[in-house]
Amino acid sequence: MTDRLSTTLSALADPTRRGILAQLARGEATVGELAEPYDMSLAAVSKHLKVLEHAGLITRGREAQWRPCRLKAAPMAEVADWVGEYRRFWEQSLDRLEDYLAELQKGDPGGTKN
Amino acid sequence: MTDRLSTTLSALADPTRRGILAQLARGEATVGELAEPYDMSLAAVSKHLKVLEHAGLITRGREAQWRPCRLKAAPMAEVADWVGEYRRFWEQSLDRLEDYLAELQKGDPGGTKN
DNA sequence: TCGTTATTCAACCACTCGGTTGACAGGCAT
DNA sequence: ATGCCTGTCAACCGAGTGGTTGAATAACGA
Repeated sequence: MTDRLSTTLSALADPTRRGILAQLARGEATVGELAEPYDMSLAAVSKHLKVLEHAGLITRGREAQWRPCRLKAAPMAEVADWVGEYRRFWEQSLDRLEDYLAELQKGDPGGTKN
Repeated sequence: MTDRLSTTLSALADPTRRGILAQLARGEATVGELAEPYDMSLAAVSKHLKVLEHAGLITRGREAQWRPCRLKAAPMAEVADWVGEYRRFWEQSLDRLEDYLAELQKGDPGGTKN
């Protein structure tokens, strides 16, 4: 699992870490501030931060005894690119769903006229 | 880790599984066909397919002794939506990078004139 | 210098993951 | 019926994950 996209995706595949990113999207924060919403030890949050840092999703500075974290969304661009390759597949199925619903609205029972 | 977005992301956070999805994007395939590019047992691929199915990323039919798989990209839409929320963050940093490079090109050493 | 605050480190635990192997089951074809 | 494909299941293994606790580090405040 050494490729970067896998590292990014697995870093994102955890609700706590996504919560941390959401919090950082509202601005820089210290470890303690980031940990506050969660019912887990500071050490656990520190580990999550290490995962995010390793994935390049955050950077950590040092200000006195605090280690403020900042969001670095760059790796997400790769995720967006990758998933974008599949857009036509899900849009196509949504289209089919919409068509189906439209047929229902028009009162065409079953929509099997072809 | 019961939420759907986490399930989807962790299913995608494996290069073998992403490879399988890429193959399915080119059309329906059987387990054997999907396994062929990989240097691992059929059982291992079967497990990967179970993960993908559980994440709703594929469906499996049954035709005689074959179990053909089809891509179902719908869950990826949620990923695209989520990551899209952060677009401005990475675009902003790319902009800053571009600005910085532009400054370098213009021969403004350091770009610290403000 | 001593205590407090903020954070990390190290060891440990239960659990999950990605892989293996061997046995098994469903559906052809002879 | 027998055997051959195709695929899954079950048990196992080593490595990784997400959490805990307690000790260690670092910087400030008195």
